[in-house]
Amino acid sequence: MEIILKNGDKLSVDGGATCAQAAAKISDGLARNAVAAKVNGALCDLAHVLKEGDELEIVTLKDKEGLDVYRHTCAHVLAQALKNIYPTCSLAIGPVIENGFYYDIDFNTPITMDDLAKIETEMQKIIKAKTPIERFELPRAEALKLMQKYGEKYKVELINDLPEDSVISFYKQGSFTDLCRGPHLPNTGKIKAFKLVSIAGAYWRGNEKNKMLTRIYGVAFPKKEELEAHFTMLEEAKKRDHIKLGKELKLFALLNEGKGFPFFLPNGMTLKNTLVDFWRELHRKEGYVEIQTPIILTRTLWENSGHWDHYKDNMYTTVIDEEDCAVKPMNCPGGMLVYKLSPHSYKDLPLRMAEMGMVHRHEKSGQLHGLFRVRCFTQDDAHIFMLPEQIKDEIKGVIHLTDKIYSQFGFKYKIELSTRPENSMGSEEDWNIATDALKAALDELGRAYEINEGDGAFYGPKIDFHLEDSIGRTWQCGTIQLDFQMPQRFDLEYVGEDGQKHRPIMIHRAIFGSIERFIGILIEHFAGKFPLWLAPTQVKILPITDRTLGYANEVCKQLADAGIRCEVDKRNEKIGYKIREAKMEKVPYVLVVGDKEAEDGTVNVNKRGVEEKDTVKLDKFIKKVVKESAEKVIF
RNA sequence: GCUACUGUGGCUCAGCUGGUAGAGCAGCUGAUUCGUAAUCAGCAGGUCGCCGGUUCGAAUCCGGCCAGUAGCUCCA
Repeated sequence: MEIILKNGDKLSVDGGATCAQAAAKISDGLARNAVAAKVNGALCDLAHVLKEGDELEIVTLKDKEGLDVYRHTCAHVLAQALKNIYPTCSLAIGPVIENGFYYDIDFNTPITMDDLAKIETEMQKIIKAKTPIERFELPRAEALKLMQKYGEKYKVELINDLPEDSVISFYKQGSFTDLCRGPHLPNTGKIKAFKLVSIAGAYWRGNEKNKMLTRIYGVAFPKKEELEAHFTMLEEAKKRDHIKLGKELKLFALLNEGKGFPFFLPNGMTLKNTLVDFWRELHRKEGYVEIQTPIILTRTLWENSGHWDHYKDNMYTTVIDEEDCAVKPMNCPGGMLVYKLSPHSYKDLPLRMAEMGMVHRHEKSGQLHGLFRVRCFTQDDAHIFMLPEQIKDEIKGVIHLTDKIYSQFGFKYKIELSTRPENSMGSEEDWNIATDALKAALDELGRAYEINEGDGAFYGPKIDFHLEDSIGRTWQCGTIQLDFQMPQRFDLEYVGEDGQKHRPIMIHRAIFGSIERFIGILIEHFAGKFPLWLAPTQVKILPITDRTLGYANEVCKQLADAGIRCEVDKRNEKIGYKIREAKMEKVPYVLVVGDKEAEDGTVNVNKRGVEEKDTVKLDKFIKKVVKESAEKVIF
């Protein structure tokens, strides 16, 4: 019989041939590297029997799907090993995740990190045995019986959730059988490089009301070298950890006295202020006005905005002169009040109103993490009030501004568009106009974006920006959200050309998202080596002996007068020692000044990351560093 | 919040199976005035996260609390 290959070629194979046999006919190499197959577009095992006219594509470890199959088999090997060691444990689910896999298990005895080595050894045994993995199918009723017989209560629950008439597939390797959709590797011997990395608690089906199971995480790669590279990357990420660097570089502090409320130290404050200055300058140029609304506002306002009913658990409340008040968790209600302060004409729109607003939210204690998740943070918020026909251009404007800001740090980013969810407010027509405007803005700018169907906020569609940092991790930062709710709740209006009152369209938008979080991301992105314009100390001056301290102070004064953040290391220490410290502080420019420099009016320039040293005239250096700082050079 | 782990001077860490704290760095003092990643010496600094229990005796064992870290979305 004949089958069709991916490239359109026809291949003749024996009747009843499997995908593996077909692969062998194509080439020995392909047969060796095959892990699964795609028949008529559907992923299946290599043992799958082909039919006349089937379209066949062999999947290898180079394919994302192939890698998933590989990792999924790892999860099964883990499960088998666990069953061998702990016969009474119950298996829940064991899916593939980025870089690896996990399995959720209900143990009768607690297990610890120390047990992982033992489990790995057992897994190695299973892999060495090259046990064939076989698929079989059962009708639902029999599948239930089988799992009940094995005492797998979670599997039973999973099968019960499947439709009555479904045929359930299982995979069997040696004495171990697991409920699974598949596909899997043909045998366990194909696994080459894996490691169990951690243990964590995880709720059955992700619901905190359910029992907490033990989750064992593993990573797996086709080659040992890739596994090692993965751990090298983790090491690198660990070195960049913003909590560690934040302490070393004296940027911020997290104290018991303020759980989730970061303290900004002088260096971190310089960083924060520099970011805010940069932000403010760009926003002014883009036609934004800036406001500041109070931190504490009355209960009536929060009732009006809906937060008192829907967000109260996350709000800090207080009583002032016997009146209930709340600390703002969001800036919008304050912004609405400002809009309402005076009547607006259609001629005033769009009105772009920005606010660097500090908000407080009571995040659950376990959610807190360094600057990434705090209970008090500054949003670079802005509310834009506009006419319906202005939506598209305003969105384009925000994206344009976002580009300017992100590119300053060398970030690439991805865009996601989220559309109307099920329980949402606003008319079908409003949603369509808004969603279409968002799409049109992205399309006109030629931006690629992913659509998250039904993932918008209940009050409007949104665009999210996901940054990619220097070691490939992504972070959600910026967001543009249309809001049909706030203008209605606050009864916002403007007078149109027709003399009638109309409701403006409003968007919330943020680019940094949270300044605190963004700073955390920047620390890790740059590994603490901030570009010149951001560096808390831009230039450090090191006199070789006390004789040149006077000259060092003069150099510092001139740089400071030129607007450069600089300092002199006045201590009576050897130059090598001072150099070492300045380098550890990751200062972009270190100037060494001794008798020679003092006499010639020069400085010896040591640039961060550059081996060669350069002696130049002081005025020349000042000009250069001022220019470079103003250019906000990336990296 | 839940599960696991962690919590010793400003920082990094040692302290084995309970006998009542130790180092390096930083700091201070003195000497040294030195040319590109740690000069030498001395001094000072901790009721071992907090509270309670067991014990003749607890940093060490037990319980509670507080704080930190990892994970808790990815459906067989």
